[in-house]
Amino acid sequence: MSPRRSAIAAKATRQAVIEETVSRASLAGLESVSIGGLADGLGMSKAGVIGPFGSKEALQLAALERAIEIFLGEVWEPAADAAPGLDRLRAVTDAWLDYLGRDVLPGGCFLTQAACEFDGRPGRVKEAVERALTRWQWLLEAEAQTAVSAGELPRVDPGQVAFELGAIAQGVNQARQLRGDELAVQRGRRAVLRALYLD
Amino acid sequence: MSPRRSAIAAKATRQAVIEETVSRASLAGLESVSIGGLADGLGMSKAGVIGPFGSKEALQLAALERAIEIFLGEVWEPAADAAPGLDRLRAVTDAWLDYLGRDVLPGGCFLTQAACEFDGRPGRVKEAVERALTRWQWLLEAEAQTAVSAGELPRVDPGQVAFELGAIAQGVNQARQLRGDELAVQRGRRAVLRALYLD
DNA sequence: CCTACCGATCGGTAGG
DNA sequence: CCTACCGATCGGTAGG
Repeated sequence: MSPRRSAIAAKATRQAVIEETVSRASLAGLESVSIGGLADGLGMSKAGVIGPFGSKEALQLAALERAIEIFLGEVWEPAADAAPGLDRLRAVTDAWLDYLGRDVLPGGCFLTQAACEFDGRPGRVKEAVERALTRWQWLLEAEAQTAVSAGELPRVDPGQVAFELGAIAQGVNQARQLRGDELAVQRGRRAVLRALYLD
Repeated sequence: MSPRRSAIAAKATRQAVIEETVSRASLAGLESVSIGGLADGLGMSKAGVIGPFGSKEALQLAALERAIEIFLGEVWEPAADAAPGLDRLRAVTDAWLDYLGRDVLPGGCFLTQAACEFDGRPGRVKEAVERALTRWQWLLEAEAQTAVSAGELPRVDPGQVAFELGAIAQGVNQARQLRGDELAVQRGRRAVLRALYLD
């Protein structure tokens, strides 16, 4: 008589599987997260883990969606209220470097990891990663365009600014994750100042 | 009575396995290259593939070593004869961006791929990747230091210059491999000019 | 460098 | 969401 409770429980289970997948994937990559490993870690059966998704690819897509949500929550939302243009670009890059420095996920930025892992594999996951990073690039580009139009940046190609900011984030992530480089965020901040013509 | 011929043949086999591994790993990652897959691709048995190495980890280390050799041959050697300092830094970055634009390996830069893949996994492969990239960073840093001392660069932190150049290379590699962005090398060249204070 | 084989694990499903 | 199971593939080895 109460389908509610089980529907809520099912949703909570699904969410727990997704969170565990996102966390593990940031360390070892989405492809290396096995259904059996998740089942062990969550104290569930393999069927219980994969059932709500139907296939590993569907779970990967759900995990990617969640990772994008986390990224936007950490990097975009704190900056969304700033004035469009250079102010917001500074707010976004501040939040971005904070995010990279805090190790929100144990293995660093999920999206960078996923981009690396899937760039050479065809399929729906690769397409979804590509879409997410392309949209993020567009967002940065639009912000840079606004800044140029307002005279807050020199008359540069906004795509160039967006490219440089993305590159800096990758550089920071690699230096931190691979070498445990504690200076990386600091160097990232300096590089951002140059990319935004603020030094 | 002729151990030579078989020793030479054994070496050639070993080399063929390594080349195939490097090529496949640039696309899908070192961990995803399976011994069975290599055996199929090379028309050999699994035992024939893994025998010369003893373990998958040993094969991965050999492939990494070969990838470093390729990278240095493509990026450092063409620049090695330039005058130390800014000239050589320009020669290196020119060769580096050429290398990224030519898709020397089918999946782009092996070292960037390996750094991403292993940064969250402990072990000898991770340590070897870390060592290789740290040494490369040192080399760039030393070159930048020479340029600063010669007054060819402003009095900046040479480590900052090396960081920015590495970040640019990662940005170019991701844009090309994930999005097939044909503008990436061009944007990389512009970013290098800024990183070297040449614009 | 081959055939033949090992135990472990993979993603996924049937049936409850 | 569980148990019990499927065929395929994993890294690796014995023996030649």
